[in-house]
Amino acid sequence: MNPIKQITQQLISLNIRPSFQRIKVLEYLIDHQTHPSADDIYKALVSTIPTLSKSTVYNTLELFIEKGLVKPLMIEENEALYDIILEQHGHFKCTSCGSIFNFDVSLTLPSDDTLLGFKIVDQNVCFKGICNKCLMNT
Amino acid sequence: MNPIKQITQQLISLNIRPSFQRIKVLEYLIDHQTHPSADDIYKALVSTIPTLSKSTVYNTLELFIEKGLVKPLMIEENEALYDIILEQHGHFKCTSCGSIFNFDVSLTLPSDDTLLGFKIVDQNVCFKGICNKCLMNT
DNA sequence: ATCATTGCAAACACTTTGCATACGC
DNA sequence: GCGTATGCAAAGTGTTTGCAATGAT
Repeated sequence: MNPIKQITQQLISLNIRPSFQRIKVLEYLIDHQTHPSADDIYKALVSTIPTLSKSTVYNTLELFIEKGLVKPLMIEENEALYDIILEQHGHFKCTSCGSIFNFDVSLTLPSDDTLLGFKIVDQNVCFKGICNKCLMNT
Repeated sequence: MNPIKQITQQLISLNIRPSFQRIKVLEYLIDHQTHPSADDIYKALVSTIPTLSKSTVYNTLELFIEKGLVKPLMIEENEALYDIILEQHGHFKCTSCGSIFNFDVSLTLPSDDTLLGFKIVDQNVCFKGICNKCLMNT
């Protein structure tokens, strides 16, 4: 089964009609796990789909979020980034070069009892600092 | 020493000229540790300072961030919230009632070595879920 | 007098909405 | 054919910018 077929199947299994645009957006997210913005995705796909509109990208991302396929990240102050959902992981943003790294994260629950009885659905961890590459260039 | 004097001193000690607007914004942040948005602050202060403009609120917040007095939070998808810096803590946002709670957080560093040699300057932890109050109302 | 701060309005950028067209079953 | 998806344009919203007026030392 070729990748496109596979992606199509994945969409169908989630009750998402596998339109060409949706397949391409999902394919992009799978191939580029680099926390792209809506605009990154749009710019990358508009050469393949010249008639593509941003609304469609936003619509598609929204749909993927609803279906639990994608998670929006609020790392940048001004725009949303999107992450295809794999295992739980944290993000590290280098404030020098702007790169965003994934890392395994194990959180020990709060030592106080503030969250006693709360239902935790989603855990976001984002560190900021300087990556070793940038540290070495200074 | 009354609170206003105290706030004035705090600003001066950080090399921030204690203008009336700045004092009021800082006073608001100290009195309302509820992660307000720029607009919340503006709306709350404009009755006391009728000529206040949003630019000033944004300017002031930006200045406070530079001076390490305030930290912007990207919890909401559309707007920035601001937190006066106390000790390190995580945030829990209830997706049902919208409340944001603080909690103590102890992070054990990543089990893999992705961040080996990185300089971590800032750690953000934000959980989402349902708070116990909302859980009980269902 | 000089320099910083303020406030207004306009500009910006990301995102959402309304609606007509086109597509797929 | 009918309901959904798409795409364009316009509107919306939070934030930033330019610049003149004001304020402080």
